[in-house]
Amino acid sequence: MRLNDLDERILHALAEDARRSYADIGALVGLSAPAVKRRVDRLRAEGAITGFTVRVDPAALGWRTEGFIEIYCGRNTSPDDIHRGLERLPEVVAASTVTGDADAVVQVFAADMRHFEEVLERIASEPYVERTKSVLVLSPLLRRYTAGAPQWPGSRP
Amino acid sequence: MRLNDLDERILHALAEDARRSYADIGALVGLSAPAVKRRVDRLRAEGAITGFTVRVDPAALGWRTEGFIEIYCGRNTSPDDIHRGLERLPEVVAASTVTGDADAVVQVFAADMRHFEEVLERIASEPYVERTKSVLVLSPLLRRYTAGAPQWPGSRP
DNA sequence: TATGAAACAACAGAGAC
DNA sequence: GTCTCTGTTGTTTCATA
Repeated sequence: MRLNDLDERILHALAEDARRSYADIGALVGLSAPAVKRRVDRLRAEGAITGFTVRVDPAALGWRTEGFIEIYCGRNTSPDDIHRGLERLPEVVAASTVTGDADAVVQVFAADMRHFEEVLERIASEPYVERTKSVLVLSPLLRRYTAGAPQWPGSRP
Repeated sequence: MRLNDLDERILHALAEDARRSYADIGALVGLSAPAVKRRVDRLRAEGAITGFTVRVDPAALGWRTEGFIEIYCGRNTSPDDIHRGLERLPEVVAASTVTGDADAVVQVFAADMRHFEEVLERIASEPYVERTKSVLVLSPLLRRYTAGAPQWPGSRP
């Protein structure tokens, strides 16, 4: 995939506000509306853009407790096992296998401490989980493109 | 803020695809298009919806290395100090102060290992940073609403 | 191959009910 | 909440460098 500066600027504009009209974006980057649309279509077809979504404030919706749970698994646990166990929990918003002591890191939102503990217990009770270690988020310092926005740095490497 | 089931279903529909028309969403949830629009407007006014954005595949854009960097700070380091230092780094997509041994956890995307190391060095050289500890993401298991999507569980607590 | 201009269809927005 | 109208926008077609 080769992106040029125009593609990058279009991505920036969409990241800030995906409801901008093609004409608006065109005015920003110096193209006509159809030209912008064609590039956006190409970015989607190539997989760079995977969709359009809404930015939500978790706190405003009642998710006031956030944390990361590291999970340590037994031998012969596959990433698929972990995935299957976690995808049933709606409070889990992200999970990755990682290097280091823990096998995976799980990002969790909960209504409050009591709820967080409940989620922690559900994760800990998964058969492949040997133990967990969790840290709570005190204050979210920075979320590129606001809370829960595209997890990408916004420019090309 | 009080959300009812209709609001929640509208949020779900928008999270999946923010470009759905109000009429489409209305057909999904059993409302007319203007009724959906009014609810979306209210959700924006109340702060539950903070905006609309594009979902991006970091790997497709060349960000193939992801990791978490825990930073340990000196005494009398304020969250603002950390924020100021990190916001200048485009590779940092999220950061939070946390409980536990580390003072903050930083999520970073980089082009490759070499680039990741560079970012790590830049963070480690901040005056308030005493030491860091980083883990690399092996495979992203789960991203609710795909990579880089809203970091919220998708239903109400 | 990428673009701009024009034409059409679909939609958002605002009002009355 | 719905229905209706109007201006705007998305989308396609076509011509062009």
